Amino acid sequence: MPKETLLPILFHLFRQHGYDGVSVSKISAATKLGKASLYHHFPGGKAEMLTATLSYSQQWFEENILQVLASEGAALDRFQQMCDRLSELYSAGEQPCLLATLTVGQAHSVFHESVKRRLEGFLAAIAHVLSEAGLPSALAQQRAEDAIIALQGALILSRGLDSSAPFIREMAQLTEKLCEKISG
Amino acid sequence: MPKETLLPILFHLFRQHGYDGVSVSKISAATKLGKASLYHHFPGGKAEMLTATLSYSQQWFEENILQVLASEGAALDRFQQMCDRLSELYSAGEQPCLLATLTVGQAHSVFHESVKRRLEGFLAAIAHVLSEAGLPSALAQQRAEDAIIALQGALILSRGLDSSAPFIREMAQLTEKLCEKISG
DNA sequence: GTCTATATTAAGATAGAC
DNA sequence: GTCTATCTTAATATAGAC
Repeated sequence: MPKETLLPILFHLFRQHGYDGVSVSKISAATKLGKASLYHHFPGGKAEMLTATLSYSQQWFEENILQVLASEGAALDRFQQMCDRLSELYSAGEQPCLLATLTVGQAHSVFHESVKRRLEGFLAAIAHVLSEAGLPSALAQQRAEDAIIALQGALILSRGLDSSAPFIREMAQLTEKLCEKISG
Repeated sequence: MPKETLLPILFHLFRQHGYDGVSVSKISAATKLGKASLYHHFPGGKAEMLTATLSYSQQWFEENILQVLASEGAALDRFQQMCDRLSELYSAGEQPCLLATLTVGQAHSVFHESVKRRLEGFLAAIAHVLSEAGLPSALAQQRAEDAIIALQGALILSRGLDSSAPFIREMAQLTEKLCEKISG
C-alpha cells in the first residue's frame, strides 16, 4: 500500500480523534494493514505517523491555500477562493482542524513548534495579500489574526452545535471583513 | 479528600489533555489519591469523572458568566465584566476551553449533547442581553455566535502561537463589537 | 475513605516467516 | 511489504484489608 493512500486515512483519523485518541490498532483497522506493516512504513511509530500526516497536510495547504493567496488577481478574489478551499478542507465545518486538535494533550508538548510555524505561515500569507492591497502592515497583521480566529472559532462552534450554519456564515462574511476599507 | 478539592484538579487535567489524553493513573498522580479511592468517589470511572467535572465547570459558569450577563446595568458593562471573567477562566488565553477539547475523540460521541447544551445556553444569554438592548433577535443571535467564535478562535490561536496577545486583543475588542450600533 | 494487590484488556512496539 | 505471533508497558477497573 503506497503512502498516497495511507496518508489521507491517517489525516482523517488524527483530525477527528486527536493524537491521544488515535491508537495504532485503530490505524491498523482503518487502513486494513497489520501493525507490523505500519511500523515498516513508519519506524518511529505513532509520532512519525503524525509527522508524516503533518507534512501531507502542509503540502495540501501549500498547493491549495498558499498558492491561491500568492496568485495574481484582486485581493477580494483571492480571499474568496481561499474560503472555498477552506470550506472544502473542513467539509463546511463538519471536520475539525488538525492543528487545533494538536494544541492539547501529549501532542501539544511534542508538536507545538510545527503547529506554531504553520499558523505563522498562514498569518503571513494573509497579511501579505492585505499589505499588497495597501493596508499598513500592523493592520494587515491584525486582520490576518482575526481571519484565523474567525476560522478556528467557527470550526469549534459548528462542531459543538453540530451545525454547519455558523461555519458557512462565517466563511461568507470573511472576505468582506478582510477587505473592508482597503481602498477607502 | 473532599470533592471540592478534587474537581479543580480534574478540571485542569481534562482541559489541558482532553478526555483521551487523561488516564486514571495521571489523575491518581495529580490528586495523590490511589486509583481505588478515585473509583470510590466515581464508580462510573473516567466517564463519571468527566461528568462531574462538567457539572463543576457548569456551576462556575453559571455563577460567574451567566450571573453577570443576567445582572442589572448597561449591556456594555455586563459584557465588559463577562470578558474579565473569561480572561480569568482561560488565564488570558493560556488555558484551553474544556468544551472545545471535548469536540474531538471519544468524548465527542459520548458528551456531545452536554457540550451542545452548554454552548446554546451561553449563546442565549448573550443574545438575551443584546435583545434587551434593542437589537432584533435574529441579529442578536448572530452577534452572540460571533462572540463565541471570537472567544474560541482566540483561544486556539493564542495557544497555537504560544502568546496571550491575540486572546487579550480579542477580549479587549469584544465588548464594542457586541454593542456596535445598538443605539444607532 | 484510602490503601495494596491484582485482574483484564488494550496500547506501543518488535521478531521473524513469507 | 505484509503477515502472525509475541513482548512489554500502561490502561481501566475491582477485591478486600485497614
